Amino acid sequence: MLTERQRMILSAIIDDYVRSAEPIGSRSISKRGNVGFSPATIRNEMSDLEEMGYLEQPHTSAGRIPSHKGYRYYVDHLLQHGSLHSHDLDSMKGAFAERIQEMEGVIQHVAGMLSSLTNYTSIVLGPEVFSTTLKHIQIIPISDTTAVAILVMNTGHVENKTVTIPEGMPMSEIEKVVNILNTRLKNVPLVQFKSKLYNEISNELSKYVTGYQELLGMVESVLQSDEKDRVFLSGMTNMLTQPEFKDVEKVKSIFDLLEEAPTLIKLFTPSNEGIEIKIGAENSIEAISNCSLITASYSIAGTPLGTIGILGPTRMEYGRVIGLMEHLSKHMELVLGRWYGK
Amino acid sequence: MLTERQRMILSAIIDDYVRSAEPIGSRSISKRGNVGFSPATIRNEMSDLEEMGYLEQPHTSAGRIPSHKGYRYYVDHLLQHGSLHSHDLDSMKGAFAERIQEMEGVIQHVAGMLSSLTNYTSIVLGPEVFSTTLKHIQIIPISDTTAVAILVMNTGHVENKTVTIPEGMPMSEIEKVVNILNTRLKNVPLVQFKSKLYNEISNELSKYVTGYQELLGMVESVLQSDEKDRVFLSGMTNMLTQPEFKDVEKVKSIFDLLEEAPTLIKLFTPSNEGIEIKIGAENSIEAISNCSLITASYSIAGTPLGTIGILGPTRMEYGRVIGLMEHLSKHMELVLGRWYGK
DNA sequence: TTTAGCACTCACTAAATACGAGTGCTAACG
DNA sequence: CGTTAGCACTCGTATTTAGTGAGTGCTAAA
Repeated sequence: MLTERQRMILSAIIDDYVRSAEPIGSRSISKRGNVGFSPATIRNEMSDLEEMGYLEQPHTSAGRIPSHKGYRYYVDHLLQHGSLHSHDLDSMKGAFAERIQEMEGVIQHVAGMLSSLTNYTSIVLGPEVFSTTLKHIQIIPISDTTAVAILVMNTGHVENKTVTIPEGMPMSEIEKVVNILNTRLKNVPLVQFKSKLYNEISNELSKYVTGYQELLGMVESVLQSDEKDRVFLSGMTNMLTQPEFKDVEKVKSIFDLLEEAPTLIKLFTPSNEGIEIKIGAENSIEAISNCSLITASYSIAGTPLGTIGILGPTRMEYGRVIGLMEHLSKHMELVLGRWYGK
Repeated sequence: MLTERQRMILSAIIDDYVRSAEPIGSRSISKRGNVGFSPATIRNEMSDLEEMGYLEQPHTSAGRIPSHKGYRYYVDHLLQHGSLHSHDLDSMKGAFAERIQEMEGVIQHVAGMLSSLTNYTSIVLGPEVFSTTLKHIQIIPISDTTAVAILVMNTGHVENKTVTIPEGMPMSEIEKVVNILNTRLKNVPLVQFKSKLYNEISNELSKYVTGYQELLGMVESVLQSDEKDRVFLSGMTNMLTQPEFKDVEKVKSIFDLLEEAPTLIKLFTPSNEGIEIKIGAENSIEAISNCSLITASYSIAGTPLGTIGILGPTRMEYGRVIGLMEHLSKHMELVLGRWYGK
């Protein structure tokens, strides 16, 4: 259990360190206006805090920096929630003024806003496959051998793919298949498509048409492509401005991670409700062991749609970022809710 | 005019420098197997080459590095074309083995292959707006107030957007408008859409329907979104492995450039036929003044479709990259040609 | 024309020194 | 007993100095 004074000191150290990125000494804390203690007293407390694991010393004769445990305590107990600076609110209001007419546009827009406001990297996961169901499937021929398969989802998202029509399959057969797919797959969640396609429907289709196998393959490949394109990154270069990443090696490992969508998605998977904060090693990926990741899921009518995340150094403006994310995820729910049809 | 020996020396220096990224001294050239001259002789020639502007000296007591002019001469006169190393061919063959069923998939695939093969950054511009025409337009209602507008292009590319239906517009009117748009805009190149929309068709539409303005706006915004999503980047992080970019500042300015699609596209605009090589300051953008950009346009049936590019340090494996690009752009034409319908 | 020889340049490295921010400990103070 | 002034000590960083070596330019000889 920390005393009130220790909490104050820990809080002050984190605030200063977030700003300066350099170890904080006892004197600079003592000089703060609202602190009535000498450097010596602060030093004693700092020594205790270090012993308890909330602070670290880069080397013997340096000031202290917060440990992961220190950040964790700060986030859990010292942060007063919900206060957003007025100029942040203003710039968001300004940015939301321009109307976006496309679902993915909103998501990208939010990602851009987050990264430019915070100077960290923002990662936004688009609507998740779980809650997405098929609304409509259609195949439009382009030439004798090619067609465009179009899948319209309930979220308004449209997936399309140019496909090759199997040799010798007449248009009438294609239409038959499309009809069957339409009636049987409507409102089926994306994740269940594959099993449903192979287990239930292939039998039924075989009664009506030949060569349905190829078409099923087509549809499935359309679905597979659905996994990508759902990660929106913004402000990658912001990483480069952080002093902790002046070393190219570290940046490279992080960028490599960001370029690889699957790993990135794995980072997010246990996305519960609300805001989640992973500090340093808590997110179990070596490359970002000195980064923090703050994620917020957004949902409509109770069903989770996706996640927005901010990746920055552990030395992060937690209060501000959390405030922004709360606000933005709420706003996203509002805007996306209109498209969702309520 | 360079003597044969000078050309040999210039070529040798560039070859070595490309490999080592360090200034090349006279002795190391002299030691090469096929060179029968002493370091002193080489030095004299190097001194002459420097005076002519083909070489540079980082400082007095260092070896020489190629200047932009030197690279230019190398590319223009010393490079023997068309020889591709067999293992490059093999890895490409292997990578092309997996079938891609989507137009943009091919493009991204090629971009990935280029960057992983060369260890530079690849930039691919998708099919250009000039040669793209409308094949089909359609509006699918999702709810009372929203619909998905779908535009199918002749290239097989599909652009879609969720749009809000203007208050009080009945379905029948929407259908009327769509019909008119379909008959009048079919086969119109994308670039001419805007003028055609406003000049010719708005009159005609106003006879049949009210509120056509909103719908036109919708269609136009669909078209505008066509400009983006057409730049495919791959291997950005490869930049970080190049020794010339160990300085974070330089990397940042390049990444900032790459993140901004419009500037990037501007880089490519004067895309003639065939392969184009811009060395250093030749591409007039400060951030990449010590980069080279090699671009190749690919076309089908004579009409240019897009451009693939490789961005790397001026110290680049010109011969190999050019060979790869020639091969890949040809292959892309082949594969894309199938979709284009011959 | 080519080459050996040699003095010279200059970036880079390592060791030596100085500096100073910051600590830990002790003793005195209220 | 908590707080604080004083002080020796630590150790990273910056600065200086000297040394090293790769590479050059020039000259004179082959």
